[in-house]
Order: sequence, then C-alpha cells, then structure tokens
Amino acid sequence: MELLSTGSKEVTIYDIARELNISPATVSRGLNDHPAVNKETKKKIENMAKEMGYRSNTFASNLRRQRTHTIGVIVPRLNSYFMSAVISGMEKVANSSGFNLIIGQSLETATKEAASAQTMFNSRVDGLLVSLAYDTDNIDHFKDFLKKGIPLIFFDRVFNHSQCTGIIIDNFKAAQEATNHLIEQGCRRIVHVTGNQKRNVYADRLGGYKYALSNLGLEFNSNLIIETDLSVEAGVAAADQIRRMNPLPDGVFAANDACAVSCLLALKQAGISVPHDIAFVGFNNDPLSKVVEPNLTTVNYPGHEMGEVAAQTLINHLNGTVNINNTNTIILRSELVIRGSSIRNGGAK
Amino acid sequence: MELLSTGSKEVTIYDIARELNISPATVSRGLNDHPAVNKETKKKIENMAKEMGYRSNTFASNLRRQRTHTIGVIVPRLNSYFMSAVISGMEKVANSSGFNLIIGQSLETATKEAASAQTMFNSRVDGLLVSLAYDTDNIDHFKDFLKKGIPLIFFDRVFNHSQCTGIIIDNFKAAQEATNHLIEQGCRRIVHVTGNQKRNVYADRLGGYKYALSNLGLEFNSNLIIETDLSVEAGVAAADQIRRMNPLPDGVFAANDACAVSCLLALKQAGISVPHDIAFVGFNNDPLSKVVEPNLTTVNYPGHEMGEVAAQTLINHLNGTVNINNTNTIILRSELVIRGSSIRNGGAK
DNA sequence: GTGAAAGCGCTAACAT
DNA sequence: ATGTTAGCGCTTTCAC
Repeated sequence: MELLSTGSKEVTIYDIARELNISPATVSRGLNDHPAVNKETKKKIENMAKEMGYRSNTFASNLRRQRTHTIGVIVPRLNSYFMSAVISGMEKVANSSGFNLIIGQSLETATKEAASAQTMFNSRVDGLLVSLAYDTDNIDHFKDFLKKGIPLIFFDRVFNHSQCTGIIIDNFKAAQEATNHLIEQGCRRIVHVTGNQKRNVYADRLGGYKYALSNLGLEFNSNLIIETDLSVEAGVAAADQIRRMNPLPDGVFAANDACAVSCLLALKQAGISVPHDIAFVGFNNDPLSKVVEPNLTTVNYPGHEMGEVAAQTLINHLNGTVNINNTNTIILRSELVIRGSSIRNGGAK
Repeated sequence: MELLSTGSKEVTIYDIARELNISPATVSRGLNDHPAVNKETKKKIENMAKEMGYRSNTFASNLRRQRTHTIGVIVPRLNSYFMSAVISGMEKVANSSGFNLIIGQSLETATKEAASAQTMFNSRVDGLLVSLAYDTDNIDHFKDFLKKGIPLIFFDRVFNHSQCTGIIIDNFKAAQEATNHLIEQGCRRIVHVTGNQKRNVYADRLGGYKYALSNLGLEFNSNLIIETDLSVEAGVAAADQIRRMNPLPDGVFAANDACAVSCLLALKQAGISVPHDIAFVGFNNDPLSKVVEPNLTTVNYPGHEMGEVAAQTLINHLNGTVNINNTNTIILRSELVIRGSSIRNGGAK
C-alpha cells in the first residue's frame, strides 16, 4: 500500500473509498458522524483519512449544502479599542464553533456599508453582524438578506426593525447614571458632547442625560449640547467651544472616551482645572481613560462580551438551538466606573 | 416575460442562458470579462443578470477554479491599537481587490496558532499573512502551506525562512535611534524593557540598543535589561524593579507603548520625575503616547500601511503581477517621534 | 448499514 | 465568437 502521495494532488473521499473498498457515500457519512454508520467502519474511515492527509473540501460541501459556515461582520471602523475588543470576542466564539468571520469596514459611510453588504451577500454568508455607519439612514441595503431570511443581527449601533435582533447596552440608563453622578458631584451646567443623533447609541445617551436633568429638577439647555463626530479633533474643538461659554460649564459628559480625553487635555492646557472647574465623564472605558490625568470616569462598555454574545446568538440561531425571530433586543450589563476626573468632594487623590 | 421571480430560488447562469437563448458558457464568459465575447452579448448578459437578480455562486466557482479569493490572517491578538490598524489596512486593500479576509487569533500561544493555521488550510485560503505568537519556536505548523506552494507572508513578528517573505520595519535602527536620543539627552544608565527574545522585533530592538551604547562608548549592563511580556501589568512590575536599582537609572527605553506608559505612570506615582529623573522612550506611537503626561517619545510604527503592504504584496503575487519568491524582506519606514518624556535640556514645556 | 446515482453551479478544454 | 461537454468534491435521496 504505497499511497502516501508526497505529490500535490488533493485526497478526496473517493480515494479513501477506493482504498477501503467501500462507497464514497459511506465515507462521507463516516466523516460527518452520520448515526447510521458502523462504528468499526467509521473508525477505519477516520484513520485512513488521517493517514492519507485528507482535508474536506469546503466548497464542494457548501455547494451541496447551501451553507457556508461563514459569518459576515460589518463595522464602521476597525481601529478603535472598542471594535477590536468586539471582533476579538466574535472571533473567539466563531472559531470554536467552526465558523469563519469575514470582515468589512464601512468607514462610517452608508455607501461603503451597502457595498460591503453586497459583497457579503455574494459570498453567501450564513448570517450578518452589523454595527451601523455614522450616516446610514435606512437599511434598504440589507433587504436582500431579509428577503432571503438570512439572519441579520445588529450590535452597538442598531436599527429598530421587526425582523432583526439588536444587541446593546442600556445607553439611556448608563447616560442617566453618568449624568446623575455629575449632578451629585455638584455640577449644575453640564455640557454633553454627543454624536450623530441618527444613531441609537448617541440619541439614547442624550435621552438619558436629559432625563437625569429633569429628574433632579434641572433645566435642559440646548446650548450645552455639542454634536460632533466624536473624533479626537472634535474633542479639541469642543474644548474651544466650552471655553467660550459664559458662564463656564462645570461638567462635561462626552459620548466617547477618545473625544472626552482630547477635550479634557485641551481644557487643561487652557488652564482649566479638572475636576475642580469642570468635572468629566466619558463613555467606553477605553485604555486611554486610565492614562489621562486625572483618570477619566467613564462607562464600562463590555466590547469583548458584546462580540461573543452577538456571534453566539447568531450561531445558535443558525444551528437551530435558539430562534432569534422572537428576540428583539438583548441588553448587556454596563456600569459607571468612577475615577478622578469627576470627584469633587475631597475624594480625589 | 414574467421572470421576475419573487420567490427564493437562486438564479443561475443557466437561467440567464435560457432567457437569452445562448449557452451557459457564454454567460459565464460574459460575466467574467472574457476577451473573446461580443460586446453586445456581454451587455445583454449583464443586463439580464441584473434584471433577474443573479448572484454568482462563489462555491461553484471556487470548486472549479481551485481558488478561494480568501486570505487568511493570523495575529497574536486583535485588541491592540497596532493590530487594529494593520487589519484595517489589510481589509481595505483586500476588499478593493475582491478578496475576503478571514482572521484568527493565536492569543500568543503556538498551540492556538497551529490550530488556526489548520483551519485556514482547510478553508483553502489562497495565501496567509502571519504575525507570530509570543512563544512560537518553529514554523512546522505552516509546512502544509509551504509544501503546497501556498504563499506565506510574515509581518511584524517574522520568521526567517527562505520560502517566506517578511514585512517589517528596521527595528534595529529604530531602537538604535531611540537609544541614541536618550544618550544625547544625557542618559547614561538606560534600562531597556523588552519582550521575548524569540521574536525578531524584540531581539532586534535589543540589538539596536546595545549597538547604540557601544557606538557611543557606553558599557552594556545586562542588569538593565528587563524581559517581560510587555503588558500593562509588566510595566508596573518593571517600575518596581527600576525603583529598587541602585543607582537609579536615568533613562528607560521600552519595546512598546502600553508597557512604557504604565511603567512611566507607576514611577511618577512613586515620586520619580519624568523626564528629569528618568527619561522615557516607547515604541509604536499608540494613541496612549499622546495622552500620558509628559507625552511619550516613541517610534512611529505605520501599522495601517504595514497591513496594506502585506495584503497588496500577497495579492500581487497571487495575481501573478509580482513574484515574491525572490523577495526576502520588505522594510517600511519608521521614525522617532520626540515628545516631552525624553527632553531634558530645557526643551520640555 | 451500505451503495448507486444524481446534481449543487460553475468553468475550461475542445470543438465549431 | 459561441456551443458542447465534462467534471470540480461533496451530500443525499432512494434503493437494497
């Protein structure tokens, strides 16, 4: 038996079948743990497969089964700490369940998001995990998926649609807590730096901010709302705007840490003391928040876990374990992490 | 012509062929820009394809062509700023060339790296882009790829092998420059915080450090070398070790920013002044470096660009544009970014 | 418990 | 320039 082909030809189930004097069908069954296959035969098949260096041809299999074991992921940008954590979580789960991830970036534009969706559609992903771009208005570009019944799960930046599940944290409540905290620290004129209001995450955070104010009898002042793209540069610009406010605000709640940190630094540079003059709260618990001085109070946003949950939910649905059609929203735990940037009553180190 | 099937059946080239009264082969050619196809026919095919909502079946195509248009990427971890930037660059290039990326994390272990490689091999990626795990000793787990002639390109953490191209920066020179800079600033006892010496990046940086010392007539002292895993925690531990040194060092060159920053902060907390008592240089130009006070002098490491170059090189090779078999190493530009943490002669703000 | 046979959708010789 | 044909490797009815 000199079958150890050192050459480059691929071993197929036919080769195994021939070698074992059985049919390809049985080999296929053996390799796929089909119940109706003799234990002995199965063992023989497995051994021979290993010996011959067989590897299953995913394409042939996919072609037959009409399933790809591939999950599409579309995110605004890959290069933020939060997104990396999310993807990392997804990869972990997908990998351990035999799924592959293919990843696309929308670069915050609806156009690229649509193009990416089309690519994913053409590569026939089994399901889609999406966090929406900054300027996406509708989800028409996903209708191919919905029409075909391909599951579509949103995370973080979600879209409310009866046919899609969303995985989020309670942004409203988190923002309310953040704002409450600032108020408790004595802040009365709190600036809120927010993002595009099309996106639930920013709209909900603004909502929570407003609710906290009114709940504690403070008046909402739209002049204190700064809508930006939440970039580092936007933080610097926001600082400029804040400095020109009269009277000076005594608190800032920013919808993300990168922006909060650059704003904080710019204000410090301008001689404003944090938290004494202005107390700060950010959002995300980015590593930056533990480096800036004073350390930034922020909302811990479990990115890795969100990635795991999103991927696991999708995979469970695909495997028929759990049906997500009845699940509208999954809410993950988040919590306020209090650090020096917001502590005013003697607590700061 | 009532062919606008609202149903769920997939449209194939046969359907298009039937509708147009031509052969499936011609349809295939038309859709693939085959030169020998009438312009008119081609246009007709394209229109009909669009009208009928045709989408190409990648599996059938892959099965035939034995090419997957998929690139495997294996990285130690997804959740660092540097890696995110790399992946982001790869995605951009891959996407615009019609390639998909599938991504695996080794979580810094050779075992998971091997498992990931196996998965990629089984999904028949056209090529592999790899940055090695912390403890990988050899590349036996990639030999399947080499045997089959599947191109394997290393980036950042490379392995010197005649059959693989590596994409790096000149770590030796960058480290030499960093060390020179510290010496110019008057430092004479410079600690170097490094990583596992199996990895070129850390070994080369140590090499550059040593070379700079000897070049300027300073003696190398192995007590000043701290080998760590370069994590945030390791930075804190390194700070502890540094504080106990007698005499106290006057400079620290760390092989990555996250570690440098946490070390710097821990030393500051202990009452040591940076840069006055100890000057600091990091590596990577992580966003953290612009937030820590004083801002960290560091080596700008073009992650996004490295991702682009790696992906483009691989794709060019796959497309036959460029053959990488003769290319051993591609070196990207990097440069020292001087900030407050290392400036001692009155320059600091 | 196993085999025979058809076909998933596409592409590439080879013919015309 | 287009058509014919075979087959990529697998799974799955339907037989037995």
